[in-house]
Amino acid sequence: MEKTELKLKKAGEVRTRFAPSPTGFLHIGGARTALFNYLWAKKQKGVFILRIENTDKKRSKGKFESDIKESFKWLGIEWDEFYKQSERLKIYENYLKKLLKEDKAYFCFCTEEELEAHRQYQLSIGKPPIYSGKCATLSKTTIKKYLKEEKNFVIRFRSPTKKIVFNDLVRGKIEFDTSLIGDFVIAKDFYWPLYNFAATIDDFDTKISHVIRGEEHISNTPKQLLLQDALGFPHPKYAHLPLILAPDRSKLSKRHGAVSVRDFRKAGYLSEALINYMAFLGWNPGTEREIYSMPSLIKDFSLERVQKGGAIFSIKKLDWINGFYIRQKPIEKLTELCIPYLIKSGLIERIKKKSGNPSPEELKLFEEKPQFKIKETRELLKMQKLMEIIALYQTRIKKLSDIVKDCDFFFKERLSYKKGLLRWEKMKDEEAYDSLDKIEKIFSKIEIWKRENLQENLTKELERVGDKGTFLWPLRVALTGKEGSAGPLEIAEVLGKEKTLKRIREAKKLALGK
RNA sequence: GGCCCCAUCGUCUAGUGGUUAGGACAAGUGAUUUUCAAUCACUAAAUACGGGUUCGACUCCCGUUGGGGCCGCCA
Repeated sequence: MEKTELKLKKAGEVRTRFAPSPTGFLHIGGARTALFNYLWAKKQKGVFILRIENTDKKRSKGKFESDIKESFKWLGIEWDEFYKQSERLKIYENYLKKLLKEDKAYFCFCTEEELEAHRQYQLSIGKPPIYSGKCATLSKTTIKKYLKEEKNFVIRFRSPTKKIVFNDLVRGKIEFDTSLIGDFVIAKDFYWPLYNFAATIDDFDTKISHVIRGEEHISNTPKQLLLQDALGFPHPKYAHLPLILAPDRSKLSKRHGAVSVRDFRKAGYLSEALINYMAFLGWNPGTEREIYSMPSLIKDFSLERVQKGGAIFSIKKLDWINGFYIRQKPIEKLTELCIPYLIKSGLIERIKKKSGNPSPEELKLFEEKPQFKIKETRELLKMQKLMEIIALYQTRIKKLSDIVKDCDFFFKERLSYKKGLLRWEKMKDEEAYDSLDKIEKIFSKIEIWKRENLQENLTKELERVGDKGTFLWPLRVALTGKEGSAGPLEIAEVLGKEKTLKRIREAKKLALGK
């Protein structure tokens, strides 16, 4: 322990990086990789770097870079330093020239067709497709000639043949034979470096101490190790994370539905829940504790406890964790989080503050900001009322978006449901009508519209009948139009006397109708 | 096909030679309840297979099988 600390101090701080290429929205797998990098760095008071790998100009898009940044901000993963490969082209060029000069890299003028044919041939005879080395021994004059003719070229790394062994922090010893790698391409041009090359240089240049990345990069590691040796760079430590798998055990991808952070955000998952869940895909603290906030993750995270095998992404468990965090939220906060969903679904709208000089009444109205309007009925809706509604469903929703389908009846003028729904168990329509009629009579007389009061007044009837469902079920359906909901008296209280009675009357009509 | 990696309940996992193989999600049952949730209690559910090593293997070794990743002038 002491020894490790000493070493770290001597070698400088822990510096990790997440290096996505902006060719798509931030994937949940990428987010988890970033999270592990972040946790590992922060645990040791180190530095976490975000590096945008956009050397592929065709596939890289600005909107994806924005998405990556936005997603991180939402998740609470903050980067300390930021780099963009497109802004570092000069650096790569210098190293490229250095390798060329030292004959550790060479120009290759083979055409893609040529290469493809060779690849196919090798595959057909069951050999790994590696470069033939055709241009490895081109004479200087030939190269000069080709260059002058402006022949298309790429730059290949002269890959030495040797056994490579590295110690993976998650998997232990991993061995490779570089004769199976061949002379790989490191740049398409002086100002167009390719992944392995650019990444190696950036990792060195930004003093990355730990490369923590997905398992799919294991086979890139020997190439980067070779490059580091050729350039005289020290080797960073490596940790390859297990992949996140779809239920069919294949790599999780777009065809499996929601996979990007923004998808989950839109669906109403809380960032705390997503962080907590992602951390536990391939890692655990070794205790039975499962609820972890970002600070506690930073405290307890360790690479040694990272799993080796891939983990299937289970939406059910995410839902559970999300529900848990929703239940923990203060109601004001939860309401604020739900509001965008209610607005987007068209149930409510925000009242725009009038520009110019608002009248004193208008100002007063806005004292309790934010204010809303129910779209269908044009009624004003105060934040307080909205909170009362959301509170009834806090234990019932798994994701924020659920609030819409569960609470829509609060914001509707008329409900639409089947008459049969009003009947409790073996009840007949007439009996449902009678129950509703009785409730209407009782409720009409009630002055103080509080749930305790409603309860008290209804209790006598309930006791008389014995089976509470006789009254409560039809009432609940009359108010909500749904098979499942919060309790009818709580709903009635929030709905208000007028609306409650109106809905009971409508239900009565329906019960009588054919 | 070649190379590399992996393997405990359906899922996420604990376990580091001797455990009634533990927890969580999901499932089921019950309690509560008008309903749906929430909550509580309980139940069912796993060491892929075959060889070693050992007094003793889930644990160590080898093989088999299965799964995955990579084999780009993408990252």
